[in-house]
Amino acid sequence: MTRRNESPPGPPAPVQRLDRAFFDRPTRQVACALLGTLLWVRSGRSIGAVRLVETEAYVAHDPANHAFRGRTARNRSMFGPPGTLYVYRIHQVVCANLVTRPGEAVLLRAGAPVAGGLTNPSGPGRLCRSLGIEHRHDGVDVTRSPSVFLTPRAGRTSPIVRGPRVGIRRATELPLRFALAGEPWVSRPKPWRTART
DNA sequence: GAAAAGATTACCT
DNA sequence: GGTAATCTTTTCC
Repeated sequence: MTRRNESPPGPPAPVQRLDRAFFDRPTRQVACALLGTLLWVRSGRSIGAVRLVETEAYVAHDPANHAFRGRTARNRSMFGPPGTLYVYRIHQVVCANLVTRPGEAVLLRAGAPVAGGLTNPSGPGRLCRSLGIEHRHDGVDVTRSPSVFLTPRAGRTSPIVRGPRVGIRRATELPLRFALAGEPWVSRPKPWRTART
């Protein structure tokens, strides 16, 4: 029997999920490529999904990045393989990121409900609460996990716009926030500019 | 061991 | 538009 690297056991999926190569790219590129994709979360017997409409990139040498000062117990998932889910707690809520290169990640800020009867996934904390993402999902590999995975864009998407990131005190001038133009579920209005992609 | 800060949200004026 | 809530992680003494 020949060894296989990439074929997990089980029935073939009707739609292929986003794989390691999708996330193993420059973080800004992944942040844009994630817009329009579907994020699925299975909790118990139910499953919910959103179409991602807003993301933020956190890159190397970025003082707003949780990994800026190196690896700690809290941010260890930031150094997992591409496609690792980094979930952290802030105030009363949790926020979810997808790791690209080591120490870099994309914060998931908002989605449009597409399955599971979700309520208000607009805003990073609400997105997690709506989908049922909890801190126990920290470190999950979304390229393999049966409970959290992503599938490609379906159909056309709106143009991408960009703007300053939200809620941070340092490096606020960097235009590392990306969204799909005109999407009603995008959180907090900000001065958007059209992005060159 | 104590204090401060935080990739937020809800509710106030 | 501004601030309190609320609690974990990080940092400092």
